Amino acid sequence: MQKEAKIFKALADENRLRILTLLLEGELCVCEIMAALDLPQSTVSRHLAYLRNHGWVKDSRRGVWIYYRFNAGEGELIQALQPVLQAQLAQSTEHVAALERLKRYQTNQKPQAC
Amino acid sequence: MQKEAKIFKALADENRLRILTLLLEGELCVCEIMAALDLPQSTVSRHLAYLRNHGWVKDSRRGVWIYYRFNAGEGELIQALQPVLQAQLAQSTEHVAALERLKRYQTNQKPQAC
DNA sequence: TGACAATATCTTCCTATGCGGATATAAGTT
DNA sequence: AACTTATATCCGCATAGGAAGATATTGTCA
Repeated sequence: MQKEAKIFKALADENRLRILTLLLEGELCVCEIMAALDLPQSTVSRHLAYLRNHGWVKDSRRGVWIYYRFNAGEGELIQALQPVLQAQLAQSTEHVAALERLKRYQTNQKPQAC
Repeated sequence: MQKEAKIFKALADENRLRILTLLLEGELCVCEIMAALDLPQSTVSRHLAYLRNHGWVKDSRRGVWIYYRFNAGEGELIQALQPVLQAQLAQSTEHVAALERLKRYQTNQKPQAC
């Protein structure tokens, strides 16, 4: 069960849970996540690498920006956990506040910025 | 999401996952878990304490023996995760082997032993 | 090419936690 | 009360991993 333990370990950190909950809504680039969660860049990047290495997210580069999205296709356990995360985390005050900050950030940026 | 992260953290260890998967089948005492998983007593006891402190299991003493069982009643997140664990872990070779060792242990013991 | 912006990685420090042997506690038995 | 069994907790050690500033990398544009 080593493999499964590692998948759960990815959820065993508050910041990673917050990031994942955001990505359940759709694709975001690193700087959007930074803004939404008010976290330093190195922290966000490290956690994203962790989530990627454990199968939770996928990234794709588009110019300077690297977009991350939930990796719904791969891994039975991850697939099974997705609706649980959706149901248990997406309603939290914390997540709503993050969405609010994200929205504000997106509207304050020039169109071509991330 | 601190609370949720802690609940997941309880699943982020292979030995705890193995213990929980066993307890999904029913109530067991510490020495049965030791036998089923071939783990030293201090390790089993420590992990059980961890699981109890994070809401995953409940214990009840019956004479010298302390029985542990899955805590299905408490906590929305735990309730939501239970079927996932059941589906994803209870079929593993590892768990089947543990059940086998448990059964052998139970039949080799005198009736009143745990 | 040089400058800048977005992101990744490195470095240092610090805390959490796993392990297993040893010891403590608690209940049962004689 | 002494002894045994079941379980919990302590201890010392080793390692994983989190934080955040500093630096490296990569792509864009002038």
